[in-house]
Amino acid sequence: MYSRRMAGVKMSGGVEWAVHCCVVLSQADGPVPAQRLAEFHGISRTYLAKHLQHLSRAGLVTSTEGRIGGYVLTRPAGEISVLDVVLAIEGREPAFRCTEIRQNGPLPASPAACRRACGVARAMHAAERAWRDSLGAVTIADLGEGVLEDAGPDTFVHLREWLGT
Amino acid sequence: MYSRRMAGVKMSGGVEWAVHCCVVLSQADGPVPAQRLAEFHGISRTYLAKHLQHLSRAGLVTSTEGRIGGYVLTRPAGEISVLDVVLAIEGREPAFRCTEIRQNGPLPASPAACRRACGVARAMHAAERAWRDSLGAVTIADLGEGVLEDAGPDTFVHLREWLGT
DNA sequence: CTAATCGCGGATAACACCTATCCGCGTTCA
DNA sequence: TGAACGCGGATAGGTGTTATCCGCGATTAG
Repeated sequence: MYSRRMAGVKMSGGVEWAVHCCVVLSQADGPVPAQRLAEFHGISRTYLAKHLQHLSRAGLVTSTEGRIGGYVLTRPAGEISVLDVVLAIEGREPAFRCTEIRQNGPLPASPAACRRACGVARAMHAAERAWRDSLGAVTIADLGEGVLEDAGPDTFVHLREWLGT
Repeated sequence: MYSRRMAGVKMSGGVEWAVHCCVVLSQADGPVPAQRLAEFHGISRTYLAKHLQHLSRAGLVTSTEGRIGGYVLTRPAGEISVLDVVLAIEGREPAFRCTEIRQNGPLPASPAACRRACGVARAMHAAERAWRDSLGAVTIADLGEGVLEDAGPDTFVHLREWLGT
């Protein structure tokens, strides 16, 4: 079940789930349990719970335990970027890690030459910075507005009704 | 041996090897065999060979078989971007793949609303575009110049001497 | 008080991909 | 002919992703 074979190669599929959940949370009136979020998106409840725990540990959401518990955003949706969510799920480590192979072999780079990072690493890190800047410029609130544009102004009204069920 | 635990999480470690190899090839006078490239960088010969085959299939290098065979860049180093190498090794598929979970659950998005790509997907793809643009702006020739700045003007002279050995 | 609901963390397992090696094949050249 | 070389397939260990289940503690409705 739920064998969707999400991203496959590189980005964890849980990122997509987490971002969509944040959009839902931004439109909810109270705490929304993982059960409800999973049901709404038609995805695995147990696995989504793992990702929500990551969001909790990253400080993006607070969880209330007990009978009517669930998740609530800790900040206004306009102050939570897509990058925040991605980093919470995927981790904060850069995708590219330089192994300094320039220091290997018969003609290793001198320590003096290694004062600056390797040119390859500089290019990779600059690209990642551009990627992060782009994701950091989009907020959960922006995504919510996009949904309204695409699906109509009543969309979140219906969502709130269903959440209240 | 060679248990370097390269990138770890996301980007294939072979990318780093491949880019460095392209820089070396850009400074070589003739075909350079995989054996030589691996020895120069202090990395696994058999595994590097696999990555070089990817570069060959992507059209970035041509391989000459036989006794004095090896690899040669197909284009001037100024016309080969780091992005070209990354795509050749990692594949051309985007890191983020939208699974359209907005069409799931009790309140699925209407077909009309799905004429545009999902807002989450749009943000992710825009970020990847920024990443690719950044990598596409750096060429192998740029990296070669960077090496000269860091390691001195004689670096590639020594490299060519060693390759001629 | 009890039971149901809920988040949390650990254990577990299937699966895919990355890393790495080895082999046989065909090619080229001394 | 033999040595060096690229190519493709087979193989295998390691790691990360995906997914599920369990017990625990917390909270609240009845």
